[in-house]
Amino acid sequence: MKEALVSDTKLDHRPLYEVKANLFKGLAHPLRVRILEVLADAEETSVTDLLVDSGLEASHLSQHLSVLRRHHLVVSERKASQVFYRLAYPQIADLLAVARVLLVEILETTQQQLVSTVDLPPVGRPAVASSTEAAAK
Amino acid sequence: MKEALVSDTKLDHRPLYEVKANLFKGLAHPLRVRILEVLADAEETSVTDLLVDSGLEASHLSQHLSVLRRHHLVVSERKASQVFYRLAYPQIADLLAVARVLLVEILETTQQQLVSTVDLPPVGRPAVASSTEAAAK
DNA sequence: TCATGACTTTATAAATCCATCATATCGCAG
DNA sequence: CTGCGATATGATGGATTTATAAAGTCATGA
Repeated sequence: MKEALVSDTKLDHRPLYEVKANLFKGLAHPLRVRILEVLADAEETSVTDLLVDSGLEASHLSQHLSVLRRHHLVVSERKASQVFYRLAYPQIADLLAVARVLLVEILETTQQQLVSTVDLPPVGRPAVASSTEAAAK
Repeated sequence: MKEALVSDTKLDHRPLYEVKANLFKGLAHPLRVRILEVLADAEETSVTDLLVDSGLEASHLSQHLSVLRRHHLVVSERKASQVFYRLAYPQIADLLAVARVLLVEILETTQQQLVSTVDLPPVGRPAVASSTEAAAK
């Protein structure tokens, strides 16, 4: 069973699907995804560069970086008065890439469905139906 | 730029990293990961089977399935009085697999770090320091 | 030591998610 | 049509996350 992997680990008895969900929680914010993508494109990135990219206030960015650290997704290194971040594991970039592939598929499919709906002849109030559809996602 | 992909899409102008984060939100609950994993192992699965596997009350499971449907992660099909679910895209299984690889790496590394800490000679109150370390994750 | 730039932590209100229960809907058989 | 099994939806309070600003810490140069 999948839990067996984690059960054998000395200090953490949570099922793997629970640990996975926790990982996804760490990824479940736009800015944190953005940060990871920027980090995936460079060896390491200074907080200053991340601040410029994100347009955030320093404390706001730091809060998100803290979440990423806590989830073991990034590691930081201080060099004098500057701090640099990098991805903790190369597999994180893999995960983001696979997610992208999936999303491309989802977006293509759902857009096709929207187009199909739009091509249908009017039934009642098509304008309302179409805005309901858009609101669903 | 990455946003260009989504910007060209007719109805959805959100940056891709935002759409990705939304995808991860759909995945950010243990039971929803579990459900997807069960679905990944079969062609299709009845709600009844999912109820047995999860041990949930019907309405609780249904709420989670609703989230998965809304995120386009599963599709449902009613056959008489029973409803069957399956993964909406095969790439979802890929995503879960990559996440697993990443987690294995993370868990191995963090466990090694814990072991290294335990091997250190006592400094002050090792018992307290060790429980602080465990609480950190 | 002090001032300052760089970055982190603390604190807190608002927003969102989760757990749970009540109710509604769908399909089938009698 | 009614009853019932199967499943979905609505509602709501508690828990967690997010957004934001204030305060704190670290490193450096004068």
